[in-house]
Amino acid sequence: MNERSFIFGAMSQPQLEPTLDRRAQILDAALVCFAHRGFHQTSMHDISAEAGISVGLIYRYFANKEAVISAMADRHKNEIQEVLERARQAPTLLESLEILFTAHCCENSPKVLSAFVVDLYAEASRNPQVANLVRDVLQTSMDGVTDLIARSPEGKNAAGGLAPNELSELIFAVARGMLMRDVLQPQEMTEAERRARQLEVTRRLWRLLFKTETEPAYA
Amino acid sequence: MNERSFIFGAMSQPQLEPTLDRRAQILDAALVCFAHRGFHQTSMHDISAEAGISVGLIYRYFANKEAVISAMADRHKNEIQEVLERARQAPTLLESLEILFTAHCCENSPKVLSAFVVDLYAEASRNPQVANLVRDVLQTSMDGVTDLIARSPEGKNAAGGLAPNELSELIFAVARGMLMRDVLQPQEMTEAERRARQLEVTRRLWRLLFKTETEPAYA
Amino acid sequence: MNERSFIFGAMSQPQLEPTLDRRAQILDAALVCFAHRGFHQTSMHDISAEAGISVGLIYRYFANKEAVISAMADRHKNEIQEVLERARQAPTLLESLEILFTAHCCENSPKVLSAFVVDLYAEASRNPQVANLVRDVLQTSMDGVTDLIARSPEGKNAAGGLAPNELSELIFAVARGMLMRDVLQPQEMTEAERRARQLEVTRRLWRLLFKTETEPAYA
Amino acid sequence: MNERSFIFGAMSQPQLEPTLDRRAQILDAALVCFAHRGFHQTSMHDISAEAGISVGLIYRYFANKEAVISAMADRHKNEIQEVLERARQAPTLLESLEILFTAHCCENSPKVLSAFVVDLYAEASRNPQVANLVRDVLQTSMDGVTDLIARSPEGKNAAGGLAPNELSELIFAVARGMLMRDVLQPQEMTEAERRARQLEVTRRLWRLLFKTETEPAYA
DNA sequence: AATGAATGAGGCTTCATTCAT
DNA sequence: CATGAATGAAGCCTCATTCAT
Repeated sequence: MNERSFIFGAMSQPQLEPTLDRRAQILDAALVCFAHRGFHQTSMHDISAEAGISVGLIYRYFANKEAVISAMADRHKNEIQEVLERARQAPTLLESLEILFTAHCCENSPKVLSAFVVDLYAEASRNPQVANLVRDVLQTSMDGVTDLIARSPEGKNAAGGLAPNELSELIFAVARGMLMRDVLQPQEMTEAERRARQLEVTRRLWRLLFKTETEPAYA
Repeated sequence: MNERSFIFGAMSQPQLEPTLDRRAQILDAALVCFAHRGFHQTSMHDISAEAGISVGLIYRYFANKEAVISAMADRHKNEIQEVLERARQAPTLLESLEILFTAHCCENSPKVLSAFVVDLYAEASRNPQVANLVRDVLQTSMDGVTDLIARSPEGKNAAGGLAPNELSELIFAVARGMLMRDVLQPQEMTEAERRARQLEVTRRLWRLLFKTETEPAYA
Repeated sequence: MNERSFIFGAMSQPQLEPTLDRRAQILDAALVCFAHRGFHQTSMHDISAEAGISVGLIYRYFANKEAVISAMADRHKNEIQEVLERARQAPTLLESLEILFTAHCCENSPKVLSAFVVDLYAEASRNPQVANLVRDVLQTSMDGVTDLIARSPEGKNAAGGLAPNELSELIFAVARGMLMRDVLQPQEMTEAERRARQLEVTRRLWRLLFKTETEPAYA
Repeated sequence: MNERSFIFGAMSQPQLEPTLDRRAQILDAALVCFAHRGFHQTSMHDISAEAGISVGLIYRYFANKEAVISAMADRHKNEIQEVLERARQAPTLLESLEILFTAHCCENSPKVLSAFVVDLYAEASRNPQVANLVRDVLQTSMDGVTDLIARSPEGKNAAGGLAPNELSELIFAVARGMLMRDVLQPQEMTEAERRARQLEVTRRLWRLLFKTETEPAYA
C-alpha cells in the first residue's frame, strides 16, 4: 500500500521479478543460517534477520518453514546441475572431476556448503520429499558422469575393469565422503587449503581409476 | 561399604548395574528416536516414551538433552572401535574391509545406523565437542586401517603407487559416502539387500586398490 | 539400620529422642537453605543434602514442604521467646535492648538469620497460618518489652511522654527495620561488624527514648 | 526514519508509546501478582493472565522472568524517588515525613505495596543486582531526608543530640519496620485504617525526635 | 528407620504462524 | 508489499511427592 505499489501496481513484470529476487534473497539468508545452525535449529526469525526483512514477509513467499527447506533442496538441485554442466564442458576428464570435487568449497558465492549438504542428507532420511529430490540430483549427476567417462579416452580402459557407471558410483561415493569429512575440519582452514586438499584427492582418485599401469604416470 | 553391603554383598552388582542399564536403556531409546527423527526433532518425551520411562527419570542419568547426544556420540565411538577391532582380527584385508563397510547395516542389534551417523556429522559441524569425538573416532579408525594395509601382502603393491595412509583415506571416504547414500534408500530395502550392495562395493573397491593389473582378477 | 537403632531398637525413649533430633537436624538444614535461597527456591533435595540424609526421610518427619516451613516458623517463635527471656533477665533496660537488637547476628549458632526473617514476613503476607504465628510472636515480644519498660526506672519518664506500649512499638519497628536493612549488607561484613552497628543503633535509640534532656548523657 | 514515518510523522508517537505501555501494563500485572504470591510463586502465566495477554508476549518486552523482577525493582526505585520529591516539597518536616510513611498504603494507584517491598528485600538478600538497586534507592532517600532535616528548623536542635544523618537512619528504620509489620495486618483493614495508623506513628516519631522538652508539645 | 529411584505435573521459554495496520 | 505485535502449542527441565526395597 505504499506509493510504489500504487504506481507500478498494474504492471506485471515488476511484480514478477521482485518476487524472484525476494525468494532468492530469502533462500540466500536461509542457506547461511542452515549451514551455521542446521535446519531445525534455525528459526524463521534467524532467516528474516539474516535477510534483513521481517518475519511475516517470508510467509508471503513460502507457505511455511518446510517449504523453505524444500525450496532450498530444489535450488541445491539446480546448482548441482549447473556444476555438472560446467564439468561436462571441461576439456578433459580430470578437469571435470576437479570441478565436481571442488564445487562446494571454491565458489565465489558459496551456495553449496558442506554442512548444508550433510544436513540435507540427514533431512532426506526422514522427509521423503527431500529424499526424492536428493536422490534425483544424485542420479542425474551420476548419469552425467557415467556419460562423461564413457565418452572420454581414459574411460574405455579403466582400472579394475570397471564399467563407467561403476566408476561413477565410486567417484560420487568418494565425493560425498570427502564432503562429509569437510564438516569436521576446523573453521580456521582457508578456502584455498580446502580446495588444495580436494584437488589432491581428486587427482589421486583419477590416477587410480584411469591411469593404467602400462602408461607412465606424469601427474 | 556399610554392613548392609556386607550382608547383601552378593546383591551389590545389581545395585551397580541398574544405573548402567538405565543409561544404556535410555541411549538405546535415544538412538531409535534420533535415527528416526534427528537429534533436534526428538523431544525428551519421545525418548522417555520409547524407553518406557518417565521424562524426569532421564534427568537422573543425563544432565540435559545435550548430554544425551554427547553420550550417544561417545558410545558410537566405542562401537566403532569394536568394529575396528573385529576388522583387525579378520584373516584377510578383504574381509577386514567387508566388516568395516557392513558394520552399519548388518548388526544383530543395529547400534550403528546410517541416519544417526549422518546426523552426528551434521551435529559435529556445529558442536565442537561432538566434532572432536567424531574426528577422534575417524583418526583412530583410519590409523588402524592404515596399519592393516601396511601389514597385508596386497598393501605393499597397491594400485596407483598409493601409500597405505592414502589408501586408507580413500577407503574411508568411500565408506562415508556409501553411508550417506544409504539414508536415501527407501525403507523397504531389507537388511540383506543393503548388505549385499555394500559388499559389492567393498569388493569392487578392493579389486581396484589391491588387485594389480599383472595378476588376473578372478573375483 | 545402624548399630544404635539395633541396640536400642526396643527401648522407647531412644525412639522418641531420635525423632526430635531428626526434626531438629532437618530444621537446622532447612534454615541454612531458606536463609540462602528463600523458602520457595529451596528444594526438598537441597534440605536433604544439607542435612546429609535422604529426601524420603524428610517425609517421615514432615507431611510436606509446607509443614517444614510452618515448623520453622514455629521454632522461630520459640527462639524469639528465648531471646525475650534472656532480655527480661538483663540487669538494665539498655542491656535488654542490646540483647533484642543483636539476637539475629550474634548467636553462636545463628538460628535467627535476617534473610530468613524477612522471608518469613513475606511468607506471612500470603500464608495466614504463618501470619498468625508471626503476629503472635510479635505481640508476645512487644508485650514483654512493654512490661520491661514499665518496670524499669527509665521507663517512667520517657521522652515525648510516650507510654510503655508506644515505646515498645517504636523499638520493635526499629528492630525490624534494622533487620530488613541487614539483608542489604554485603556478605563480606563480619559478624563483629554487624553486631557493632546494631549496638550503636541500640544505644542511640535508648539515649533518645530514655535519656531525658535534663539528665546528662554519659553513654 | 523511512518515508513512512515521514509521511505519518504525527503517528510516530503512538508507535513508541505502545511499547512503553505494554511494559507498564506487564509490570502493573506483575506487581499485583508479586504482591499476592511473591516473586517465585508467581508464574509467567499468572502475569500474562493478569495483564490479559499471552505468555509469549511478555518475552517480547522482557528477556525472562528475572528481567521482569529487575524492571519492577527499577520502577520501584523511580517511584520512591517521586515520593521523595513530593516529600521534599512539603512545607514542613512533619508533612514530609507523613508523605514518606504513607506512600505505600495511600496512593490512588497503589504501586508501592508492602508485601512487594518485603519480597524485594528478600530477593535483594540473594540477588546482588536487586540488592544494589535497593541499596541505591535507600541511600538516595536517606540522603534526601538528611538534607530535609538539616534545612528544617526542628532539625537543628533534635532530641538526643543526634545528627541529621543519624535521625534519617532512625526514621527509615522505623519506616521499614512499619512496612514489615503492615504485611501482618489482616486484609480486611481498609486503606484508611492503614493510613491512620501510619500517620499516628509518624507523628509520634516526629514528636519524639524533634519536639525538645523545653518547648511545649502542642501536637 | 532409611534410601533414592521413579513419577508427572507444572514452570520457563521458544518459535512457527497469523493478522491488523 | 511489508511490518512486527501477538498467539499458543510444545519443548526442556525441575521438583514435590511416593514407594519398593
